[in-house]
Amino acid sequence: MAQGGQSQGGQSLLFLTDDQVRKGIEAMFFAYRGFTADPDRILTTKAYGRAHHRAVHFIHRSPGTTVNNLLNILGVTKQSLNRVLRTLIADGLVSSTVGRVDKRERHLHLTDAGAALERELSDAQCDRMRRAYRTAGPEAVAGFRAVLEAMMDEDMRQHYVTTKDGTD
Amino acid sequence: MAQGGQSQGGQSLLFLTDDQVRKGIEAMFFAYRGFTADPDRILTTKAYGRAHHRAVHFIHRSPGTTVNNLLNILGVTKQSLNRVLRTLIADGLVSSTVGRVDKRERHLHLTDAGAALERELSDAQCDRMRRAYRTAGPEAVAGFRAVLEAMMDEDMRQHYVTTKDGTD
DNA sequence: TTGGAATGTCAACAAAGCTGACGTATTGTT
DNA sequence: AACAATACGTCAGCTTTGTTGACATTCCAA
Repeated sequence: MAQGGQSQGGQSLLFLTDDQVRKGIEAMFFAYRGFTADPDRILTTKAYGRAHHRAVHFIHRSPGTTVNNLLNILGVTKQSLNRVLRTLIADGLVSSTVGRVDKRERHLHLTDAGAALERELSDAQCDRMRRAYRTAGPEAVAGFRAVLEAMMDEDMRQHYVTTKDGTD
Repeated sequence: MAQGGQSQGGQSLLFLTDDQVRKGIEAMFFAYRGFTADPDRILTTKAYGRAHHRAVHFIHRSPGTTVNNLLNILGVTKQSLNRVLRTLIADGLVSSTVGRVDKRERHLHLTDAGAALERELSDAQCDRMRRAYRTAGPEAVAGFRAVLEAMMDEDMRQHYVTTKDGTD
């Protein structure tokens, strides 16, 4: 993705005023609000929160993931995650199965109901993302992804890149 | 910015698989964590939180702004904002002065100490943003901003565009 | 068999959001 | 002048989601 990003006479834009960079900061702030707005609306009708969304999302992405793995990705304490996971399991959206090779581990999967919720949430979020992509245009999308990726902490970039499909 | 975004043969990238869009969603999630990480670290050493950062940021951006205006920008209740503002005023980082034309309004300004904190926080955040910009390249920056802007809610885009300098 | 890793749970707490109610000063309208 | 609306502050109580710290259980591995 945008392998040649560094090459084209960077000096012009590499010198950015503080105000321009600050504008980028506000863009992140306002955009993130929009980014979470649609799922949040859905979640409140079901007495769930953003934390539940995150758990459901990453269990969907990596079926069979362990609690510890999820902990590292989400960057919260096990107590905090456990509270969320407990309600999701109790409500039959997530299944927790003891590991076969290592029986201390619990492997997490979405049930059919959980997958349905995941789809509902990600549909809403993907819709907005797609609209933004369409408005901004294909070139912008590559740039968007490149900047976001460069903004992550190193260890998170690892989780981000390591996905099941090597699509990009 | 990127006025011609729609024009260049969009079909190729406008058709994005769900997995590609989901990747963008995760990019937002991980990047936002990085985005707030540095200020958060500083804030905890001073017994403040992200909410204080936001208030300080927007008071810096719009000196003399009223409480109501800040309320609309931040999208929280006045009780929530007031709690934050109270501590900032008590700690001498923000000044609140009765309006001259409308005495019901309070105009908010950063004190010298408040401006110092703002600079410390925004320096850290701008550093990361600049590094990301440099890594991704100038073309990417325009795309980044275009997508973020398109992702905002309409009313927030208004606040975003309306800044003192019309730099872009 | 003993130490450490993975998991879970209890308790207590903090940050930051929310609702609802109420008070006060000021302003605008009738 | 009376009244309604606005801007702000505050009290009380609740929720979500994060945090520590302590402790038990289970199980792998040295």
